[in-house]
Amino acid sequence: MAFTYKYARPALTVDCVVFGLDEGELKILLIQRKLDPFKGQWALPGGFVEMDETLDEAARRELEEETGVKDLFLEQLYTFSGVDRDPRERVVSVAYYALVNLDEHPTTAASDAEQVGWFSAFDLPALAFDHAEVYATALKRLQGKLRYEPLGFELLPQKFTLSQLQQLYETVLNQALDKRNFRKKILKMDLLLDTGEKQQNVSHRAAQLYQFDEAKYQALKQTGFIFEPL
Amino acid sequence: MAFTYKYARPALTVDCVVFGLDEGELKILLIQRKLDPFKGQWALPGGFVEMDETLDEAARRELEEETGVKDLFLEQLYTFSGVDRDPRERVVSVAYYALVNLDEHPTTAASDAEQVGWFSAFDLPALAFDHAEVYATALKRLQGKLRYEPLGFELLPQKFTLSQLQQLYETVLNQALDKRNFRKKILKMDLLLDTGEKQQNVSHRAAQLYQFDEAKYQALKQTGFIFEPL
DNA sequence: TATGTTAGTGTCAAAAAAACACAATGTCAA
DNA sequence: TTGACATTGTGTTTTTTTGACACTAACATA
Repeated sequence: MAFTYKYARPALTVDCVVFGLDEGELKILLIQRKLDPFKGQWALPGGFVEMDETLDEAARRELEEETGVKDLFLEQLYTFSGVDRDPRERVVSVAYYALVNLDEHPTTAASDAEQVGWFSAFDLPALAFDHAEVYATALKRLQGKLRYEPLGFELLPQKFTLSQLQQLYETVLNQALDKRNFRKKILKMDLLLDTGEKQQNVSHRAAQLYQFDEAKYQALKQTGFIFEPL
Repeated sequence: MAFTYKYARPALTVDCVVFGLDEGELKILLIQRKLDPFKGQWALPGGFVEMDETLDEAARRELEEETGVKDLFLEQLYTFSGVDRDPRERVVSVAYYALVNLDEHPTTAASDAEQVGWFSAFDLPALAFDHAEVYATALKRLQGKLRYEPLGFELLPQKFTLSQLQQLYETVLNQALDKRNFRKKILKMDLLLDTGEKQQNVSHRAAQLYQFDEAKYQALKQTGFIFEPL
């Protein structure tokens, strides 16, 4: 079976830049290609868009198929269309970026046995296709949005300490922040719920655990509120 | 001649939301469809992507073909992929938004004689396809970006008065601004060149004309400077 | 019980934002 | 020519926000 069209069409794919936080280090998820072109090289997970699914759906499907990761924050990033970005034929790719809490989203060996791995976001191997450019765009977007949208919580476990949150901002934005000022600003927004619980099994004073108050944020957002922790 | 592929492919199009400013009023450029579906209805200019052009190139080409407008500020907006957004077949559309100075970018009757018209951005006719959604996304993006990127100048003539600039911000953001504070902040950034010229043919005190110092802005931007007039 | 490690807290100075009103300039018409 | 009209252009004060800065509290462990 084949499909015939009057005019030529580019192939359409999705690619995903999946960010995770591991012991305070920013990582991204890559798969090792087992087919040419770029066989053996690391690449962003992704694949072809089916006729009966939206791009969002395609991105989620491919991500689960190739890496086992699901139920994550996912947002469209940009559509890449360089005419030679794929050596085989014209392929236009819609890139997504995703944020996951690494502990709660285990990667599984992909169905078709490609290798999957987390790599330090600031020390990546050479990537296939134009994926280095896609990744650079995603990192800039993440850094930009972190400043005025509460994206950071997607990378943390549901309950987290203020130090973890601060370290996340410091890592992603690559700049040191003053502890007292950071806590003051974050708490003043009144969007963190004190769970009453404390860290367990740490060999020092245990910190208070907080949760992000998503419902309250959504309500405030309607009124024009902007989340700006820095 | 026809093109055959092993797997089905969506058609790929670009659509453009072109903003212009006319006597202080925000307008957008629409074309009247002369073919089904949605024959006779107003729609965003756009069309199919060719195999040898990037999406940016396709957007510029379609825009010039359909409306005669060229040499404008153009940026990718979002890719729309609802499975039923086109009643004929599966079409994925990459939307762009553009900003033009209305005086310096005349629209011409399109090559294939569709009607072209400027419509008040806050009072549009019913649009074909999912173009109302595309437009809403573009407007939100414009309002967002206006706050931290010097987009406004793309809508004004090269030489403009501070009042025109302020009115532009007020119109697009739909909020009143204090004249003294606005001028203070804008001028403090030191990115406007005083041309030494004044308005002509106005029946009241003539205002000073300024130009945006693009080169200086680009230089500052490298150093992390952010243009934030409000 | 002493040591190590991280949590948690307040003040002051500087900078930025917001509120606010009137004189200066030029056109036009009586 | 002068008065009315329309719009430009300008400073000060108050409030809010930001940024700099250092020590004690709590808990685990040896």
